[in-house]
Amino acid sequence: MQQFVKARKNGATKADKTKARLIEVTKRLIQEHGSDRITLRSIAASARMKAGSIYYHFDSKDEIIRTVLESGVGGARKVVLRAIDDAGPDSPPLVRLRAALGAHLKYTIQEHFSSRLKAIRRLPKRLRDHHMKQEREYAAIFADLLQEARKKGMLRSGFNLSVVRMLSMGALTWVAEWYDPDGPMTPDDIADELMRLLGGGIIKQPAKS
Amino acid sequence: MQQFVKARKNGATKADKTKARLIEVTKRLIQEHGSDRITLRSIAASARMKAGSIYYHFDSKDEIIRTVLESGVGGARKVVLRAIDDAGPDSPPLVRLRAALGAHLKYTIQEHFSSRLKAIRRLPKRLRDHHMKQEREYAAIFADLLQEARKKGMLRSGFNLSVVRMLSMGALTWVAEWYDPDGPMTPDDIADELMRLLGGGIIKQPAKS
DNA sequence: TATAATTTCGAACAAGCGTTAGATAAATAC
DNA sequence: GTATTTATCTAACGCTTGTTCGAAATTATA
Repeated sequence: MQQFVKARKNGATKADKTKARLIEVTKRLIQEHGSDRITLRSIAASARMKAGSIYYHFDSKDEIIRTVLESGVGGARKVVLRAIDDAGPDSPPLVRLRAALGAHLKYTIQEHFSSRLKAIRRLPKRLRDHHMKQEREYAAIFADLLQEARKKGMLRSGFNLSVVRMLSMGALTWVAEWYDPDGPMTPDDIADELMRLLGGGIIKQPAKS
Repeated sequence: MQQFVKARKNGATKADKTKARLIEVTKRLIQEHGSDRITLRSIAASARMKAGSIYYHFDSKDEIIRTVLESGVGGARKVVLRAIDDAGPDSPPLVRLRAALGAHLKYTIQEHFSSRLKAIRRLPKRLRDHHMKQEREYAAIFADLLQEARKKGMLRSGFNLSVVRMLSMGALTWVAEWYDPDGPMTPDDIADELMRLLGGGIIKQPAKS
């Protein structure tokens, strides 16, 4: 019988699946133990293979790590952009900012992403540059929302917005490091609290209320 | 000729000096490369000795790392407490809080202390517990100032102070990670910006102004 | 089925790690 | 000056790391 659908050209199906599995277990291991401390042998064991076999799918350990970290920043970007979109592109910028910060915090917590973010800064130079560019682009999402808010006259004057952005994102990223999922606060509670801080601080209050 | 002053009892002067030098270079290496990635041989090289000689002064690599991290949290605590004291123990709690946050940020930046703080969380369990206790005690300094401010009626109601504390310290700690000493902002500028955020947010505004 | 391509294994490698121990060197004591 | 304590060096150990490579096993092609 001639054929059902199957990977034709060069993309061998089996290899793709194994590669994806390797990326997944590596991501998990980085979350659990940090990007140092994980070894090719531990990755291989988690993926039920032997260390040498990894080299059929990746050229080096660096390449795996790089791939995983990339998908990390990419994933954060994706959920944040979607949250902004869900809030409605025409909604007030501060509503979108709240959505973005909430998504950022939730992703940061769920994916233990801060560990990976920080791992980046300790990376050997050969791996670092591209990721710092990615991070700057990510930060720009939030910077743009703040600037839009300012342009629309919704912010008190006199604040350095790039400092405000750093403080805000830093606050959330750091919180994620300490977050206790069994505690009383949800990620949304915390994001709300931050927005109330910002709200009382940099956001110009409407005349009444 | 009988003698000038000299270390008498057991504290051999030479060893003390070498030990101090080892701690210093290790601290510098952790700042530059993170607490993983440094080796006994690199410590020894920076201290102009050979790796084996280190064992005359320390029982293990772990003991050096532990000593260095301890002096890190201890140092932060010291400068923060001094800043609070300089502000005057009878000054308003928010003035003392500002002093504490500024000192925290300055120390965090100058000592690349955030790297070390974060390093703690990745430490093997055998080293971690004591340091997390130290960190909690450190955080209590700020928590106490906030609670004192609330008790004196200087805060708007409805905020979860422990979340506020985490957000504030996290903001500063994270900023330190990105801080560019050649940029236009000084640590005090940033601390001021944070206090203005807090000021507009959780701090009850006096009736007029 | 036989043949070819794809994927994994097994075993080894060179290098680097923390650590140890005995031989030196340097500083102090008598 | 000699003896003793203090401090460092040298050289090796056992182990783990990333990586390589040819041989096996698996899967696809015909």
